[in-house]
Amino acid sequence: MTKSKPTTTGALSILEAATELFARDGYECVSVASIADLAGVCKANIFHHYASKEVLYLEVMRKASAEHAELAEALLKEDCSCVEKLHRLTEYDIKTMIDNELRTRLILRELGEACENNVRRIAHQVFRRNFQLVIELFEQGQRSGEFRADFDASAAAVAWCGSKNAFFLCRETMQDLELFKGEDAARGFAEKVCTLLIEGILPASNVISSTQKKIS
Amino acid sequence: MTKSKPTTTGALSILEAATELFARDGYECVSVASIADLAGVCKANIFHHYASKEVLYLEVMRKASAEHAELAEALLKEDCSCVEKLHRLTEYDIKTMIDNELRTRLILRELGEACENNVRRIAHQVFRRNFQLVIELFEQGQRSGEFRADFDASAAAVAWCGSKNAFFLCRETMQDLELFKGEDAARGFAEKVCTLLIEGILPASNVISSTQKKIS
DNA sequence: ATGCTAACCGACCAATCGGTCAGTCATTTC
DNA sequence: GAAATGACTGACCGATTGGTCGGTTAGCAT
Repeated sequence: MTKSKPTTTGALSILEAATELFARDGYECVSVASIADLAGVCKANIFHHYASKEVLYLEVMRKASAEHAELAEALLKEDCSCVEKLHRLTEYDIKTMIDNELRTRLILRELGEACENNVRRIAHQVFRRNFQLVIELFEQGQRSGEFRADFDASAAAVAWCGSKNAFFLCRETMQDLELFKGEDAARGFAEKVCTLLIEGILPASNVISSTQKKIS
Repeated sequence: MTKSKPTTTGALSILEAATELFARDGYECVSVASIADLAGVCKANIFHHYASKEVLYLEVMRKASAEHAELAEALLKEDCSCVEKLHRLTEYDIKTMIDNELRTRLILRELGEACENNVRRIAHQVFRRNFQLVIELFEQGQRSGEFRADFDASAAAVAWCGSKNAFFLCRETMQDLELFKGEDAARGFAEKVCTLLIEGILPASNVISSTQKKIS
């Protein structure tokens, strides 16, 4: 029973096939037989490498999670303005999500699951990691005075993550609506949503006082 | 074979049971037998009322979609500022999502599905309806001069929808992080994310010119 | 009260599910 | 060259799946 590192070509092809199918159809819709077919091996061989279907799925998720957001953390430590960091992080993140559609889809699907299980927990950990990263970025900007101090960094982080996810999930629908089309769709959206957030969090001088706005 | 309107108490209890189970576990994880158990009827009776499991699921989705965002459209026509409309729409929407957790979960799950099918299409229609509604709100504000004219209404709409969805899906995780806790969590988030967006889209006087910001 | 229809049920079906098992084959170790 | 090990397979298992079938019951119109 191999664990965590596929050695033979067979074991690797199983993992790849499983990743593709799980990402596309979800855990329940994928049969072990179909994974075996796609991987070009016998079904029993899958149980030779992985104790059960669930173990295989966990392995797929573990790998997907490990790959996610590795480079992003480095960005935070760089020596540039928070505005630029936010721009770069957003563009990088959306690009990465789309380039790695399979694992993104795996994580987002599991994020929406209602009942608690190990896999959902992994997905939420990934979200949390990303989430706290961007909270930190906002707070960093607030401390340095680059951002206004009176907005909620957590809410901003939720909005930021949510915007990314929504764009990822609804790219096609968006194209139907003639929005964000073509090759630069991702970059275009990243820039626009950033601008939107930033112009809301720059130190205020126009601010009609954030307590009056609700009456108008 | 009943269609679209359950008449007997049995048919209704089937629909309710199916809604609950589908929302919690997803289509594939739910067996017709378990629906029958929960509804307190015989399995065969389900096939008497609904031609197949898929038809039943479609019916569940159709009903969920019809209920969604009925009242929201009226809000747009009201006679108040766009800022207030946005505030009220956001609070109302998030509250509705949480109050109707089952159907929200149904739609969000299907939104993430990769392969095209009728149900996914319904979910995307719901998203689109909500999406275009809020685009319209932003554009309305831009036309009237209440909002700045140089931001992208579509991007703002994606950010708005995405923020809502992210909050819904990650409420629990958020509570673990000591964020947005307690009864007013939803209202608190709605207000904060609105403020965030609004202060980014108010007519600018502080604006360092939206072309310079990226250098800083 | 008779006839018709829809609601409802128990028993059953073929297909598929995840998983097991006995055994083959190739490679390595001594 | 014998023994051992891990990769791999085909045949098979019990359980469960969505769905069917023949038949019973209840309500309503005539």
